[in-house]
Amino acid sequence: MKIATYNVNSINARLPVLLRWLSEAAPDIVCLQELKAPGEKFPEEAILSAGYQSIWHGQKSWNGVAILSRQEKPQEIRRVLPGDPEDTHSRYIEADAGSIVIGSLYLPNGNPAPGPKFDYKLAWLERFQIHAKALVNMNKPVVLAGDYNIIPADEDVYKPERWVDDALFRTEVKEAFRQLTGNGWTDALRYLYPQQTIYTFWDYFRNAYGRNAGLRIDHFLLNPAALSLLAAGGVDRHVRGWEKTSDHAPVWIEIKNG
DNA sequence: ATGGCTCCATACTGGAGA
Repeated sequence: MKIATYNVNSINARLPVLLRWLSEAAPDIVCLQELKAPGEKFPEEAILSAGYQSIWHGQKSWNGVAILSRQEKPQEIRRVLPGDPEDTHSRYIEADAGSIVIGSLYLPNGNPAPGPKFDYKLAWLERFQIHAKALVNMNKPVVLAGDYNIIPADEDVYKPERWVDDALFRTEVKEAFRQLTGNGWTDALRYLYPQQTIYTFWDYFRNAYGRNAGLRIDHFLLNPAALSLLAAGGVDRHVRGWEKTSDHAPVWIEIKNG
């Protein structure tokens, strides 16, 4: 079973690229982020015609997350991250998808830091850690996939010295990610490729993709049951080179049938 | 330090992204 995550940076602006990539990569389950569309503008029919049933949580202009499946329709478990009834951003959706539990997340960017946006990011991370703790020991494989807006380590950014004060690379944020991976979650791509340079995002500015000035910020966290089934993973980086593409590339893992 | 690019809103400009 192939599971992918892709920050599309607008589901409607990206629809041709998304459909092209779906037919090429043929993932079984897909987590999408940054739909940038209200619920009623989600292109459900076009995605159905491509063979995928979807659940989504949209929002006008910003954020928005979805889960697609080629098999049966994902069974929604929740569409908000627990812990703050005041939080209006659409940044989390979770479902039962066949044999696994899958969460699609879009963590706040947090810039500029320090400031209220960074405070919101840290608060969101704290809620996420609490929720992740509730999921980690399930007997079922659990996969938490998405745009974490966290650069976990120096090797995950082209010039770490330029990012030290950025909300994606601040100590508090790296520490939160380190705590997650110390509490039973595994960063699947880093686990598969301990030494390699892996990027999932390249800025639209300054020919960042051409210069390979990238970041690794889209991640798969696996609980022990999911890790025991992990077979492969990678980044479809060539998609970042297509016309009218997102600034993120799709990332995927392959899970054995457990 | 800035700006470079792309997206959205209801707009010919500004906010957000990372």
